[in-house]
Order: sequence, then C-alpha cells, then structure tokens
Amino acid sequence: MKITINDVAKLAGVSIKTVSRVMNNEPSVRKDTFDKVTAAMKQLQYQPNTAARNLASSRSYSIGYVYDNPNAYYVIEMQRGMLDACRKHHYELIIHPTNAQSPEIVQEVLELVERSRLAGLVLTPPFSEMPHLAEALTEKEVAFVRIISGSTPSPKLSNCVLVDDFTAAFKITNHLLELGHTDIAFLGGDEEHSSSGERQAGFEAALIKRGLKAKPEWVVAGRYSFESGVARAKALMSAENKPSAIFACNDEIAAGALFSARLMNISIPDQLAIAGFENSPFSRQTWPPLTTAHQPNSTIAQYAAELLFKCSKKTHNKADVKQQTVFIPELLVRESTSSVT
Amino acid sequence: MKITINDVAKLAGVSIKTVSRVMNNEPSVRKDTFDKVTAAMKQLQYQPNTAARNLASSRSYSIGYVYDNPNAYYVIEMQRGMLDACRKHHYELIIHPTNAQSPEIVQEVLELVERSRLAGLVLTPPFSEMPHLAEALTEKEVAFVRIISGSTPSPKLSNCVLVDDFTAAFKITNHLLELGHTDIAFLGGDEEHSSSGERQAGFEAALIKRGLKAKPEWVVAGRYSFESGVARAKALMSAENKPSAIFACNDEIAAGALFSARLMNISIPDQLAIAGFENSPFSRQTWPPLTTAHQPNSTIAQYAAELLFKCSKKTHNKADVKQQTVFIPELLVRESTSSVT
DNA sequence: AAAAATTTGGCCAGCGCTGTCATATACAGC
DNA sequence: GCTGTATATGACAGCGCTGGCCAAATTTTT
Repeated sequence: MKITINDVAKLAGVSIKTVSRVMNNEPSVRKDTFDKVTAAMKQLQYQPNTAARNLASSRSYSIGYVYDNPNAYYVIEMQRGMLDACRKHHYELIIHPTNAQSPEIVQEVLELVERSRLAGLVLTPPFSEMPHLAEALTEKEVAFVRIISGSTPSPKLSNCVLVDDFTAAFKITNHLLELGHTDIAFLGGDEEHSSSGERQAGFEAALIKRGLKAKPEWVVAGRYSFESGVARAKALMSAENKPSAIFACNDEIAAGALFSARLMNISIPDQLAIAGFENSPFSRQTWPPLTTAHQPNSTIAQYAAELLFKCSKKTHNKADVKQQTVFIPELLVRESTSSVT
Repeated sequence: MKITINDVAKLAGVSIKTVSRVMNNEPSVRKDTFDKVTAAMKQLQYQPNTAARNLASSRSYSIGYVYDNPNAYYVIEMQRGMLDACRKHHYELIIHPTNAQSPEIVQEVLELVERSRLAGLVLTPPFSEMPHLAEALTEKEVAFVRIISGSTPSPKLSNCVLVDDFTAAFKITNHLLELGHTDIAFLGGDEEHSSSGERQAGFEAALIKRGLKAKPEWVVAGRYSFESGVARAKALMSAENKPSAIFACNDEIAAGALFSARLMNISIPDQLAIAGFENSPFSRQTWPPLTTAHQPNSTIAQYAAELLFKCSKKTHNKADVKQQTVFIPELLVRESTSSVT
C-alpha cells in the first residue's frame, strides 16, 4: 500500500533519479536500464503517487471535459473515448458538466483548470462554439481541443476535431435520392447548434447536385426532440402535398416522425422513408430500425484527448500542434428507408 | 494563476495553519476568524491546490464511481448527484466505467483506489451486488457505499443506500387496483438484477393484499429493453384472456408495450392501462406519457457520496457509520393509466 | 589511446499544503 | 484578582516526487 520510488530504485539497482527519468519517458535512458526499472516497477506493482508528481512538477496528469448536453448517450460515449485515451497515457479524466448559459462560464472554467491544475480541456458543443471561451483559454495558456461541426479546416479552428456533418448529411440525402425519392422533407434541430445548419446545407447540396431544389415548406425548423419530430411529421403528412421521404436531423426527431406516421397508418418505408442522424441506441429501438449516420463519438473523443496530450506535453519541438482532423459519419442503411431485410 | 494559502493568510492576518483549518472545516476556529479568512479567500479567488492537499494529508480529496451500466441516463444522473456532493465538499469525482464481467475486476478496482489514492468508492449494480468485491474492499480498508435495491436494512448491508423498489412497485400496482383493474400483467426485467425481483415481489404483495393473485401466465420474464416489451405485450394482447393493465418493470419495457398496443389498435388507457418504472426521459416521450415511479437517482447518488465523505473522514467518533437509508421512488401518475388531464 | 558523447547518480530545494505539538488567548470558578 | 481548564492559533517538519545542476561512470567515436 505504500511502495515508493525508493523501493523501485533499490530493487532495480539504480538511483531514484533514474526511476523518475523512466517514469517520465525522458530521452537519455539506455534501453536495458529502462527495462530493468520497468521490470522492478511491475514486480512491486508500483503505483506512482499522482499527488506528489502533480505537486512537484506543478502540472497535473489529468484533463478536463466540460460539457452541457442533454443527450446522455452522447456524453457517455465521449467520456468513454476520453477515458480510453487517458488510461493509455496514465492520465485522469475530470468531468465537469455545467450550465452553458451561465454568464460566469468563462470564470468557472478557468477556476476548474486552476484548482485541478488540468493539463488541458476537451470541449464539445456548445462550449466548443464559444469564441470568448477559446480566447480566454488561449490567453491563459490553457491547452484545449474543440470538437465541432465543420468540414473545412481553417486557421481559426486551431486544435479542433471536426465532424463533417455536411458530408454525412449529403450522403444520407443521396441515399434517399438513389432510392428514387425526390420529394424529401428536412426536419432541422435546434438552430443554436451549428450541426443543424451543417446538416441542412449537406441536404440542400445533395438535392442541388441532382438538379433538385428543397421545397421551403418541407424544410421545417424545430428542436432536437422526439416531440418536435412527432408534431412536424404530423403537420407534414397532413398537408395536401406530402413528401415521400423525411430526413430528420437526429434520431430522436426521426423516431418522433416514425411515431406520427404509425398513428396515421402510413407504412414505413413503403409510403414514407425516414432517415435519422447519430446512430443512437434510439435508432435501433424503433420499428423499423432507422437508417442513420453513424457518428463515431468515442473514437472522436479519444482522438481529441490524444491530441490534447500532444499539445500539453512538454514536447521540445517548438512547433505547436495545430492539427485539424475531419471525421465523417458513415451512412448506415436500415429498414426505415429500404425494406431489403 | 498562483494564489497560495500564504497569500490568503497574509491578507486575513492569520497564520497559514488557520487558513488550512478553515478550509477543512475543523472545529476549533472562532466565528470571526472564520469569516475573515473566508472573505480573504473570496477576495483573492483562492483555489486550494488539490495535489498539495492530497500529498500532505496522504489521502485524496477524490472519490471514485465504478459502474457498468448500459443505461446512459442512469449513469449521467448518478454522476450528477455525486458531483453535486463533491462540489459542496471540495472533492473530485473519478469515474471508472469498466466491464463487470472481467475476472480481474477486484484487482482492477483496488489498483484504481491505490493509484488515485481514492478516499472511497460509490458502487451501483452490478458492482454493489458483488459480495467478493465488498469483502476485498473491507479487507483493504477502502471506504465504500453501495446503492442497491432493497427495503429492509440489515447488518450485512453496511453503508448502503437502499432503493425500495418493493414499496414503489407496490404503490404502482395499488394505483392500478384503485383504478379498478384486477387483471394486471407484470413484465419483468433482467433476472440478474435484483431490482426486477424486488419489483415483482411488490407487485404480487399488492395483489395479495386485495385478495387477488397474480396469474402465472401474466407474469412474464424478459429483459429491460424496448424490444422485449414490444414482444411480450404483443403476445399478451393476442391471447384469449387479455389483461386490462400492464405493469412494466421499467420505462423502456413500458414504451415497448405501448408501441405494441398502438399497432394493435388498442387505445391507451381506456382499453389498456400501462405503467412503467424509472421516470426516464423515455417515459415522457411516449404518447400518452407513462405513469411511472420516479427514482430520484441524482438525489440518491448525492446522498451516497455524502455518506461516503462521512465514512472516510477523519471523524474522531469511533463508531463507524453503518447507516442504511431507504429511498422510496414516488408514484407519478400520467396519462397512460388515467385519462384525467 | 585520448577525446567526445552519452548515461547515470548525488544532492538539494521546494511544490503547497496538513499533522503534530507547543503556545497563546478566552472563559470559567473561587 | 488568580489558577485551571477549554479553546484558538502558530511554528515547523515533511508528504513523495521533480527539476536543475554538476560530477562520475560508462560507452562511443576519432
């Protein structure tokens, strides 16, 4: 319960300093020394005292995840991805759900970083879309990585992981077009989220490419919720002019639309095809299961965390890491658009 | 960026030690000293350095939450409750999702505790229902609190927070009985979870109290899933002898049952009343919304964390805290059982 | 074989706080 | 008032590790 670096040093027959060097992956350590020390650590089941390391090095071996997202599945998956990365690099993850609306949000985040001496932060929408937060963090020299919706890297988006909602929406729309649908409605999500706009743009681009145009009355704004899907689908399918397919901005909306269609005795997918977005568990719990776009959330989160480690590390190479990687959600065809079992 | 306890001490005109006392809520501090120090801390926006505190006190100001639960909402709510408690007491929460099936789970948990020098652990099912884990933790003198399904405190269940599924299920069943239903079916959840058994027992007890008996063919085992609800309700409602009400073991099952009923053109709640359990967001997203039992998950979690702080604290009173508090989920009547708007 | 480069050890300060114990101050009672 | 007890505060060492620095040991190069 109290094996110290000293014990390891003795067993390995080296100095404390060398053990410390091994732990911190410092360059000038010979291979066999490294192995000796590693073996000793394993044999003793040595667990370095995180607190002591943090204190002495005045940097912490933990990163923070700040979020405010009502979608529990999303959050859980992001956490999982970051935790995977953390475990690999012997970091800790500090989760910090909070209210994005709070006027003192910047202050709050800075305090969090300071108190826990975080090595960096991962931000998801809406925090990743707050310019003032990014500025404040940059000014205080806090490392951070943002996960945002976008398709085109730009110098402004430093240290971002982009999720290409545009292309994914394009693909889904294309799938519907290929099935022969031309009368496609779009059910949007919360307008504050840029993801909704990106998806709409992808939808419209796909239509345009086929020489079609989105009917204004079939592009319906709303919220990212089941109820919103129910209501809008009902209105849409009660009108004179009905679409033959619906592209919903996320799975919840799609499930709502599906629900409405059921009530109206509209058979899916024969009379109406419905596609969602996200590949949430929700999309598998409907009947028929929803065609959707698979967002590899945990992979994205893991990647973001890894990126953060690179930025925050005392890497000797001067060039800061200003990478921007783009993830494209994959099309996932299920029975809600095509009856091929 | 680097206000230390020293700065606070100077500003408040006291010694470092006294500031430390204030931070740790130690008893022997006069009121006015306390106020002076508190004011100084606020003025300087002082953030104690967690690492230093951990090191000096050789105990960490963080607790761990070990879980393996597919229900994201549940996990998120538990996290939120624990975080609330943690923030109040200036603790950190380390989340540790893992695979409950792993044969080395005990070892893994012990390592986690050691590495992060956790002050204690909160366990939810299935971890809270593993006797060997509890034993190992007790032996290693790791403080822990278990959240489990149960109604009767017993010496074996030391440091447990009990969720009285039995009574809650009793109440729901009673509600159905009071509406005049006598033909009530029960759709169970995964049998490995003790919660399912507790709920079934509550259901049967309520019937017996009215001189009724559960029909064996109406007590149907299954899984805690939407699909399982769909299938079982369909079977139930296709039989010769149909129940007039269904008590589903959780909201997902209930939503599935609701879905089936819709497909079969059975009107809810007139021809069939349906009740769920959990008050998940799910239960509000169906139409009609589900009558259910509200499990105050975040409150329970918060309470569990507070209990843990008490156990792990250097409380001078010898008597260990072996409390057992029982939370009873509340009946929440919605339109799926009673059309009264 | 000498010079140069690499690897390792020794030493010490100190990260920012808490535990222990000693001291100072308050509040009794007579 | 004064001693006695309870309470409030302070001084100091040290938690386990890292960083900096230089010297010593070892290996590699010329």
